[in-house]
Amino acid sequence: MDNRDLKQEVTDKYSLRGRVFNRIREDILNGKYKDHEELKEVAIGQELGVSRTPVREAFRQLELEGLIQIIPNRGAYVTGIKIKDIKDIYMIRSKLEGLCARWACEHITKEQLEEMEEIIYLAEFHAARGHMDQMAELDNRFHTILYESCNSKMLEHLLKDYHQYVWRVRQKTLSSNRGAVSNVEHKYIMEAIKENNPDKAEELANQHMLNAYENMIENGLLDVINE
Amino acid sequence: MDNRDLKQEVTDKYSLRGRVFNRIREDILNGKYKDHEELKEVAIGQELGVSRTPVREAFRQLELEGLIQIIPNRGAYVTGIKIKDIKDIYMIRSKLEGLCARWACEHITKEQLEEMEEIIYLAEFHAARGHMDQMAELDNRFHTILYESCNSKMLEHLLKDYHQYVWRVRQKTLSSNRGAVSNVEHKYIMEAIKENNPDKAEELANQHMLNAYENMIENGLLDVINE
DNA sequence: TGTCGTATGATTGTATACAATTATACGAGG
DNA sequence: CCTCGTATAATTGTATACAATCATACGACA
Repeated sequence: MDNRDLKQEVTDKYSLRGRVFNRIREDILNGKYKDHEELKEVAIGQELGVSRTPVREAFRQLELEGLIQIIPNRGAYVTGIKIKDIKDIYMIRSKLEGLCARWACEHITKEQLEEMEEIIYLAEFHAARGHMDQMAELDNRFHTILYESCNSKMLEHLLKDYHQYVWRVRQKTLSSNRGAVSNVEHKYIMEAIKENNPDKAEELANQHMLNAYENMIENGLLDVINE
Repeated sequence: MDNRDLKQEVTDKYSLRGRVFNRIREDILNGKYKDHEELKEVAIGQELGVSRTPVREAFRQLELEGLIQIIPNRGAYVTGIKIKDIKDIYMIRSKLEGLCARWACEHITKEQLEEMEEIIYLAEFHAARGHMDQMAELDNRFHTILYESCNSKMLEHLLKDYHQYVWRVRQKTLSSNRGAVSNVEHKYIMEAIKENNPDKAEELANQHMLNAYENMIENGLLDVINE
């Protein structure tokens, strides 16, 4: 049992607590709950048909995820995504994806490389036809493989967390014409890893994030986020 | 109420849940619970004189902190600190402390700078006399101020998390003769920030972490950690 | 003797009851 | 009219009861 992380995933789809957690998380990220809105245990519980216990446990986890803030004896309040946070995350990711790509040079497997190539190849196809949903999905898979190939559960999980966190924003981003450009950048990163060039891979992954952020700003990230 | 983070601190010292959380966290970090040891809700509850409910909520948070792993319907198992994790964290911190120092150049306040200078000055005093406890405390304060001066709640909290996480190891590290050297590095970082030189500040903070890690290895980190 | 199924106990998952705390409304006093 | 204190309601914190699940032991059967 060596699979462990600084922050453990809540993938428990079958327990009530896990379902409540995922549901509320989705609702917050999708904007169903507004910023600073109060979440009441009984109300949520009734809505989902469960008692307060699993709701409370889900709340405790959402608090650590930063999606809500719990004030003792007062209540749980939604913490919306702030533009500043998105910016910070992209800058942080820029450094960390670079590190990840660097480590991937040493540790990536043949299978992972092949899957990357397949993803990039497929993405070229879908990019040409404007299949946005597929592009988003492929972007997801590329980064996931990259994270898994760095041989660091720590870094892998951290990056997956951030990736998730900005998911809603990212979807909007990729609906611009950046999809194709982004895929080319993926290709260059993959090639740098393939030829075992850590400096180049790090630099490219670094820049990839900065470009993604720049593009987001240009395309009016402000429409999606409130503040 | 703009104080919010990706991962919220559990500072609730007065609720039972908070106390249980902090207690178990301490016990794990201090090695009271061995790696892979099973934590039983009733046993912990009885030991601390509380019922299962707060224990369970604390467990859920500890899981997200990565200190335990919860297998549904089975139990909670301690996840000890791995040497590989420490290494990864230091490499990640290297990049992020660099970013933090860079941002601090723009955002640090006069008060924070003055406090930094005071800390460094004090540390010189204690370093000369081998006051290890004070050195650890001052190191703590320096980094905390650095984190707070970067104007990013996201980055601040992330770094504080990691700082906490490797705290036990760090204490051992500073008991070597590195305390004085480390303080000189702090001084250079502070000066780079003061003269508003982001590139230099980033590079120095970067290297500061790498040095700290190197020193840890040389001084036999292996004695403290199991694996 | 070994394997499988079942029974039993232990442990976690969930629901509910009760206690503690906080917010709100309302009225007394100035 | 404003302020303060108290009563009441709403909400969270905790404890406990019950249900579901899992681990273990033991015995039937091949």
